[in-house]
Parts: sequence; structure tokens; C-alpha cells
Amino acid sequence: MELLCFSSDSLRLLDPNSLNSCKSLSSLKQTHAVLLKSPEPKPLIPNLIAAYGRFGDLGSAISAFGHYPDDPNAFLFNSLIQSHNLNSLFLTSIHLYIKMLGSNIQPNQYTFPLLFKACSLSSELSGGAQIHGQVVKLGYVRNPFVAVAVMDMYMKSGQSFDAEKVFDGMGEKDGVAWNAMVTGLVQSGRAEEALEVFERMRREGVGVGCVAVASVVAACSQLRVLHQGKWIHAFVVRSGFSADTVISTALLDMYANCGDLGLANQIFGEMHTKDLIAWNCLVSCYAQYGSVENAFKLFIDMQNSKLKPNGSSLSGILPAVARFGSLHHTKSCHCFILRNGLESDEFVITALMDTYAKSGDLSTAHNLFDGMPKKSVVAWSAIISGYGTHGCCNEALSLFDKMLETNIKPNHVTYVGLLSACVHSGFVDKGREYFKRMIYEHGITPQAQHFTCMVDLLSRAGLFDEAMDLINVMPIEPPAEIWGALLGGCKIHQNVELGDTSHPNSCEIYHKIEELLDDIGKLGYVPQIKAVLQNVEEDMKENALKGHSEKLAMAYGLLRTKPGMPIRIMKNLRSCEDCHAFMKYVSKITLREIVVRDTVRFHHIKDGTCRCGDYW
DNA sequence: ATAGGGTTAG
Repeated sequence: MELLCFSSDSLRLLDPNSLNSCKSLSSLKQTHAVLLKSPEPKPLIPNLIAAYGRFGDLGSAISAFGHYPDDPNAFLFNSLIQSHNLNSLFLTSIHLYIKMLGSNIQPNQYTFPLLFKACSLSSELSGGAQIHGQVVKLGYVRNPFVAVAVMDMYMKSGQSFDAEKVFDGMGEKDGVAWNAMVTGLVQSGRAEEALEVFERMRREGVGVGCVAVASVVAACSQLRVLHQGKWIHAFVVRSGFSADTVISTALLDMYANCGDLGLANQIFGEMHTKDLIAWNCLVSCYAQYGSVENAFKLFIDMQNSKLKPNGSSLSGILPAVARFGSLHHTKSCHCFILRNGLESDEFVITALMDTYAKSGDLSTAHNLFDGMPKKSVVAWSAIISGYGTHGCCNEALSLFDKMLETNIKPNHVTYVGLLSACVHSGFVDKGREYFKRMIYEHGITPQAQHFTCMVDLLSRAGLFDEAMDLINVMPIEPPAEIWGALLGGCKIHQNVELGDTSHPNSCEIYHKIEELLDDIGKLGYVPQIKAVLQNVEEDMKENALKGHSEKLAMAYGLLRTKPGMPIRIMKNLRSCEDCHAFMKYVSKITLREIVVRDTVRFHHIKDGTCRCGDYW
């Protein structure tokens, strides 16, 4: 009976599937034990090594590899490299390759795709190029698997033009090669060219796979070309891809990015399986383009449908929290992140940091930034713009220098942060200088936001001719905001609000305001009536000023918080001069630190002065 | 026997 069992096991083991299909590490170890008793275990050792790799047990993989010290071969090395790749130990994979060459074992066509993956995922770009050279010398570029792997490595490392050369040099291009090309172009930001390659594929009758279709939809999303996106949507329906979850998700993202949240929502509603990615995508669409309330609601609906938020869910919802601007909500998200072990996700921490800065807590933002092991250009841009909006232009500029020292290349977002920092502090010369550096040193074409910053900066400084000259040379249609910036520079304040008495504590609040006005009047505060529009009756002006929302909020804050606590106020319009002066006096007499967020920046007011230096 | 392409998020 015993013997019968044994012989049937060893028969089964002739098939590598018995190793590949093990469902758990313990069943793999059992199979391993059986394998060792079989008469010819050796041919299956590579499969065993790879299987250990899949379960993350590198120790067992290595010891299985060491079982045949006299006779290593390429297959054995390939499996060991693969198991290191599977565990993200890419540098070890590359070292194993060097060891392989040192043991005089010729790599084969299976070795190279593994190595290119290791190089691209570990950013060992020079190593990748070297191995590419060896591949050419050995003639393996003619193998389509190897060629696509080289191509993919160049695409993923931002060298899309080198990838293109490899693609053009391929004799026979199969579907995977074409699809990899389209996908790579989209990921390299060459969306127009991706759409051209897609057209060529259709003309030449290359089967367009679902992967490439998803990528061209993403290309339309990047380019925000609704018309072409709709055409490809029709193609999706015609080609029978409508039920594909990945393509549907790409379509919903495309419609959202093109500004059609209705169609995005419709696609989502029609999806058969709504996976976490689809939910995340919809949440982030609403967080960016829709109402903050809807984004929060969707985030809760997602959890009600039994899906557990992951890192992407958090980086999707955080922009909504940032728009909302409440420090309380930001802290809740932070707790959620810690409770769910998402604090090592680089994207999550970047989004959280940005949200802290936008909720007024710059020091927590900076601590998070300092703690990041890898600081991407997005992280740098976020902290720079954080310092800018908090009125610390010098810090923003010196962070930019540090960023360049660490060899991170700025992008157009970084420059929006820098230029707006200059705007908030009135650094006209610096602004002009950085605008030039953006174009000539970093080769970035200025976009609407950059022009708007410059016009804002110049007109606030009274340089209206220079501002108009800039508007006249703009190669793009001036956006509406640019005229706002120009007018804003004229210091025409139009933020009159009615005195609002709907609050249940309104009597108490107005009483507090009167009390404060009384106290600060003794210190020299005079209501700045010119801050009110001209068509208001003289005697009404002073009353109108009392009802400005930040004064109401200030009084409420004083009534409801403990002495000495900082008061944070958010405002949906720009602060007026009178309120600003009021805040400065109040900070002095109450010994409070006051942080006011208006539409464009933060005011940090303490002991009678504001960090903005009265320039905003 | 082992190897190549995918959607979202700052």
C-alpha cells in the first residue's frame, strides 16, 4: 500500500505542473520531499526554485539551487534569477547573471528577458544598455521575446526613442511587439504618436489586443480629446471589448478627464464587475473634477460594497480632502493610513503631505516630506508649492535648489509652485528669472497657469505694461483667470458679503466682534472703508465690514476654543484689507496665532504681524 | 520545462 502511493507520486512528479500548481508553501515542501525520493529529481529542480520564489521562500530556492554544485546550467540560473525578480531583489538578479558568466555558463534566450526586467525595475539603466550590447553581439535580438523585453526596458526607463529603434529593427513584429509599442508610447507621454501607431495597426491588419485598446483609450484621456475618445469607444463596442473591465476603466477615466463626468458615471454603472481599480478611478475623478461631497460619498459606498481601500484609494480621495481643507479630516485620513499599514506607500504619503499643506499644517507636511526615503518630483513640487502658499518664498526657492542638487528634474507643476511662491511674496525679479529658467534651462513650454502666475506677479507690482506685453505674446488663448489676475493686481476688492445672522450663536458672535473692535480701536485700528465697494452708502460701509465672514469665524473661534490655541479659518474668497488688519490686531490682543486660508494662499498671523508682509 | 505587452492614484 505504502509502495503504491510512492510510485504514483513519483509518476505525477514527472510533470512539472505538480510543482507549478502547488497552492501553498507547505504543499510545495511536501512535493519537494517526494521529488527528492524520485529517481530523476534533477530536471525539475529549476521549477522547484521558481515555485519557492513565487511563495517568497528565497532561502529554500537558494538551497535547492545549491543541491547540484558540480553541474549548474543556464536553466538553473534562470530560475534563481526569476525567483529573485519575483521578490523584487533585482540587484541580486543582476549579480547572479555576473556570477553565471563567471562560472562560464552561457546565458540563453530565456535569461535576457529576466535581466531586462530586473534592470528596468531597479533603474539600473546603464547595466541594461550593456546587456543590450551583449544581446546584439550574441544575436539574441532576433528573438521576439528578447527584443520586446529590451524595448520595454527602454520604454520604462524613459528612453522611448531607443525603444523605438529596437522596435523598428525587429524583422517580424508580432501582436505583442506592436501592443508593447503603443503602450510604451502612451506611458512616455507620446500619446499622439501612440494613436498614429494604433491607426497603422488597423491599416496593416495587426490584431489589436485588449491591452493596446486600453492604452489608446488612456492616450485619448491624456490628450483630452473627447471626440476621438468617443470614436474609440465605438470601436471597443464593435470589436466586442465592451465587457473588458480594464478597457471600461480606461474609458471612464477618459470621459472624466475630458470633462464628462456623466458619461464616466454611466460607464461605471454598466460595468459587470466593479473592481477596486474602477472604484478608485471614479473616486479620484470626483475628487478632482466633481463635488467633494460626492467623492466622499463614493468612498463610503465603495467600502459598503465590501471593498477594502488600498493605497490608490487613499491617494484618490486625499485631493478631495485637500480641496475641503479641514485639518480634522486630514488627520482622520492619516490615522486610517497608519491603521491600515499604508504609510510605506510613496504615492499615499505624497498625497497626504500635500493635503496637510493645503489644510494649513505645513510643519506636519514637512515632517512627512523629510521622512520619505525616495522623494519624487511630485513630492518636491508639493512641498515647494506648500511653502509658497504659506508665504515662505525663500524656503520654497531654497528647496528648489536642493531638489536640483539631488538630480531631480523639475516639471511644469514644479514651476507653477515656484512662480506662485514668487507671486505670494512679490518677488518680481525672481519670478522673471525662474520663468526664463523654466524655458531655457529645463526646456518646459510655459502653459496657461505659468502665464497667469506671471501676469499676477507683474500686475500686483503695478507693472501693467509688462503684464499686457506678456499676454500679447502668449502663443495660446489667454485663459479667463489671467484677466482676473490683471484685475486683482489693481487691488479692486469685490468681496463684500452681507452681514449674516442665520447662525444660532449669531448674537453672541456679533457681541464678541463689537468687544474686539472696541479693544483694538484703543490700539489704533480704524476700519478701512475703502475696502468696500463704492455703491454702498457711507454709514452702511462700517456695518458691512463687521459682517465679513472671517471676522465672524474669528469671533466664533475665540468663543469656542481654549485660550492660547491657534485659530484656523478658511475662506472662499480673497481676504480684504480691513479683515487682514483686524486679524493682526486681534492676534496681538488675544495672544493667538491665526491661520487664514483664502482662495489663493495662507496667512500666518501672530503678535500683530502677518508673514505675508501685507502683500497678497 | 523557463521568457515579452494592460487600467486608476501625487
